[in-house]
Amino acid sequence: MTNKLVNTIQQFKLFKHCSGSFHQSLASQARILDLQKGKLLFIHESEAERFYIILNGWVKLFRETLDGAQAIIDILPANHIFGETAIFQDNKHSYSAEIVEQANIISLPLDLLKSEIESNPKLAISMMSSMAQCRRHQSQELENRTFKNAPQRIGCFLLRLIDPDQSGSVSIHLPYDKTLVASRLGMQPETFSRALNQLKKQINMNVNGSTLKINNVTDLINYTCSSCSSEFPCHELRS
Amino acid sequence: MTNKLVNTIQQFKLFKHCSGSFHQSLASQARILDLQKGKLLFIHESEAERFYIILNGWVKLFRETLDGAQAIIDILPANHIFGETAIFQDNKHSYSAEIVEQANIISLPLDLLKSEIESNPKLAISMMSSMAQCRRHQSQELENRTFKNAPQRIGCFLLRLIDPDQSGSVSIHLPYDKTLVASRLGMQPETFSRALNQLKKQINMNVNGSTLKINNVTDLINYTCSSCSSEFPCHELRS
DNA sequence: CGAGGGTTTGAAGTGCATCAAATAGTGTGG
DNA sequence: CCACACTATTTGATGCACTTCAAACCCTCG
Repeated sequence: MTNKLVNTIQQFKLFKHCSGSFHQSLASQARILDLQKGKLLFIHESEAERFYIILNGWVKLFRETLDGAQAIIDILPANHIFGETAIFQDNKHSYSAEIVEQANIISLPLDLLKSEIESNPKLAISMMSSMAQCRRHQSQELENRTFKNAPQRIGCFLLRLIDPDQSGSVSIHLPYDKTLVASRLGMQPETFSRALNQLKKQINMNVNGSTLKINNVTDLINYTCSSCSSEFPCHELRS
Repeated sequence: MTNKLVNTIQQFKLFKHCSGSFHQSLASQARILDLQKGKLLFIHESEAERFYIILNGWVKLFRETLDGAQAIIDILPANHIFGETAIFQDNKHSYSAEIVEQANIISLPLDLLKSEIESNPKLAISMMSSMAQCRRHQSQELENRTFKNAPQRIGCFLLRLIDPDQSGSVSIHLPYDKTLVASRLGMQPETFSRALNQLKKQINMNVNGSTLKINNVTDLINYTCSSCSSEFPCHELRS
């Protein structure tokens, strides 16, 4: 049991350069969580004691504005780590986290991570690389918001769900509610619905509920990525 | 001369926990640049050998999209550091940098910073804190784009130019061209002009060219920050 | 079957972009 | 110091993308 966990933990790029003993002490203090849709993991500004690794499922990170709207920071899939940045923010979470699709999550103590970062430069470097990547991702997101219209943003979202070296015809299943995809992309559900229809017409795509079939990925790329500052596969897999 | 430089360098929060000898070797390899508006410091994807500290003036960080538009990452004032993240991106710059207002800039070798980060955990931690702060800043920027209209985004921009504990009546001079402010805020120059007029009517403000006089900062805060996820002074000073 | 969420569709409104043109402001050479 | 050229900014008119509100539809699940 714990062995399997150590194994899982050491596979993460972030922990690649850490000692076995660190992996073990992480594992020994790990909790495995099985969480249902809707579960709030922690809230913005709360005291942070643990960070999390997603084994599967989807987790929404968000904040709430004074007038009640939700600002979605990101919606993370398996193999992503979150909550760890509280280390640099006074041990306060800078967002809330909610399960949006049933998830298995490992929770680990922050203090262990913190002390290791302070003593292991290689881990520190890994950590910085992952933060740098996150930053690039964020600035791309802002760029998308500035230059892409609704159908293109949806296209970009879909491309991220596709294995980058896939080509030709692909079938995609939306990983969570359309309403949520919409707000992740900064648009209204109605707009999402209409924009998806436009996209369907622009490129050759079939829509069946949450299942989309794209007959030619290249068409999607051409349609979507023309207003980007980087060429297609512009997204890297974090982990 | 070099002493003064060492002094300047050691005052940066980022280098606070570094040894005097590190400050000195930085200073010994420093170049002081006096750059005019329009000067391109480096371009996206180019090989990165140095990073930069702004002593005064303004620097625009941006990328260009395939169809020629500029995506502005940020426009930085004095005391900001940039170009340093290339360390984590294969020594390639992930944006271009251009002077937008006459600037004095210190250029420093990246390899020195890199090796120090690898051997000095305290510097690593400072670096991560600054990256974390940048991330928060970016996600706030995205939030602004999502929830605020044009006049509110201008308001938010203005508030960042004001000393946080100032209240009552304040006079502001726009630090660079209105056209540039507009694209920094993700809007057209025409929209900026009209939105500034709206803002002028909403709160009590006088506009005279690039000089604005806000008669009551509280009014501006109320108008601007109602759709934010954090209370007013939401911006921290980096350095 | 009926309740309730998620999703789609329609109609109308709004904010911003775009295009075109006027105006203000700045720096230049005479 | 003025006239000119050039850029930055403003203003007006129009169009489009997205939002909003309302209602229908669809699907799932008790």
